[in-house]
Amino acid sequence: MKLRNTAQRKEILNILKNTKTHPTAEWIYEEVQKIRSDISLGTVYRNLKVLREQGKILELHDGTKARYDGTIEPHAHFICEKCGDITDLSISGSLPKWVSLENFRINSFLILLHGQCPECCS
Amino acid sequence: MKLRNTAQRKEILNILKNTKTHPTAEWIYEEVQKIRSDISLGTVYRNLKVLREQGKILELHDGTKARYDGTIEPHAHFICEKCGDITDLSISGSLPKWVSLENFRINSFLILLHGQCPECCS
DNA sequence: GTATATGCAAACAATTTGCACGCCT
DNA sequence: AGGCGTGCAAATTGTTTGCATATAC
Repeated sequence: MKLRNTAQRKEILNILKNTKTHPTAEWIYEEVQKIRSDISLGTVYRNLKVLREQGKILELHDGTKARYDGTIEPHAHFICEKCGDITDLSISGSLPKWVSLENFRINSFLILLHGQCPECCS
Repeated sequence: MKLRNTAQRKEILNILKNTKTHPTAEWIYEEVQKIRSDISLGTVYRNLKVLREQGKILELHDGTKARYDGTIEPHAHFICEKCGDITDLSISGSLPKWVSLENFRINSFLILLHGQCPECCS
């Protein structure tokens, strides 16, 4: 299976690489539409799946809908329970060492923190 | 809003506290049915929501369907990409210190590791 | 030229909700 | 008695898929 590099796929990746938000498929769809008004939502979903399988993006599940992340360097996510914003947090050190991991092979990890962000803490 | 302690609610919590698996709503529904054959799936969902809001259980999202966890002590989850099993992993130390967290108020956190479990590593 | 990708709409799966009745407290 | 909880089924939401056509390579 040889993958192609279509305009739609390039645009979706481009959008994800150029935002710090963690958008939903729907939001990405609307963004691509601004440039290619004929794109379909199905195509967005199909490409997000391909890009995820290629390891070029991450998929976060928290609540009902999936969110996508163009940053693949190891980091954690802070999800504000009040405003819903997702903030990237850097991780000190490389891979987590605080878990007992004998015989497990880790391929990827996902860290989600819930609480209130600085803006909503007041 | 004064919450009641119905047989259905008690049974759902009881089931979650007595399994180490991380069941789906559907599985819990089938379990409760063995005792109360008249329970409805909607009631299971409604009670899972209440129990989560009370902080008595955790909800994990990974992929399409939600999974529930009766263990609320801080721990991480290992999700095997091959067999799908979820294993609890103990965390050394209390709250993670490897994230930069100035001005964020953490209420809860979720750590999901993906890879292959010992059985599937062979 | 040919296999992958697309648009569209219908299908699907998980979860939520409206309603009338039931049952704790 | 009053209000939270329930069963049931329909509605909603997010995502996937089938099919005919388009397009990258």
